[in-house]
Amino acid sequence: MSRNLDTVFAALADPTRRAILAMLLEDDMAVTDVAEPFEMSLTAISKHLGILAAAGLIAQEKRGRVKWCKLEPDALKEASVWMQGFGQFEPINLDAFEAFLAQELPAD
Amino acid sequence: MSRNLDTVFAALADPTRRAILAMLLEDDMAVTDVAEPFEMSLTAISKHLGILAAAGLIAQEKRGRVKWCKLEPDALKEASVWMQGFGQFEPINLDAFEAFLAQELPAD
DNA sequence: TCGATATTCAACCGATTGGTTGACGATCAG
DNA sequence: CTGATCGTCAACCAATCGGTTGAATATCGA
Repeated sequence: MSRNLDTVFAALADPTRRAILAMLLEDDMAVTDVAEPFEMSLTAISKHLGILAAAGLIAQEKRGRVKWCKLEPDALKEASVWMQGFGQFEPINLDAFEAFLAQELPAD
Repeated sequence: MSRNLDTVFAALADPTRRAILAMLLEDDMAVTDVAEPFEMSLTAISKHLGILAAAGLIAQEKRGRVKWCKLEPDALKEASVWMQGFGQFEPINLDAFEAFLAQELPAD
């Protein structure tokens, strides 16, 4: 369980992976479509998706030759609970979150 | 700023560093005292503290020959806001947090 | 059946990580 | 001054990470 915190935080530590999560927040996507905005090989994105899946942050379901990726937000809950203990954070600020999303989306 | 999320999440990905944060939650400590419960060299702990400080998660102040470490919970706020966007998490569950702390504290 | 598309596998690469040891510079106590 | 304590520095090590390329597998469309 605390081993899982390792993998969740490590997965979140990479900006490409956070950008992928932000993309999946809007819609489920196939691997190829996830890879499209990045200047990086499909193999690299496939590995990133594998890391996110291993951390439980996304689920991957293969239908035909297409593997669909969808967000699995429950894995973040554990990490979020852990973090909340370190301060009385203000109530969720969705504007700030939107600003982060805008920053995080890969430059085109 | 998004560079900072990299370092914050990377810092949190290591169980030793999370245990250190949990210890500092209870009290400010000197480097040697932080290192005491771990089966690891003082140098290694000093490096971990440097990583936590670089991520802004702790502050270090040298008084005499003793370097005091204290929690700097503001750095977590940014990461926490980012995470909150990925789900409607339940209100802060302090019992669950206490359980995590118990798990995370280094075995004696 | 054949060719295109979707995805992974295997091997490799340089950079980073988490740890060690030994020597070193400060600072405090007597 | 001397010796012990606090902490970092420098060099090294094996393992992991983030990326590449080329080949392989599987499925779809015509």
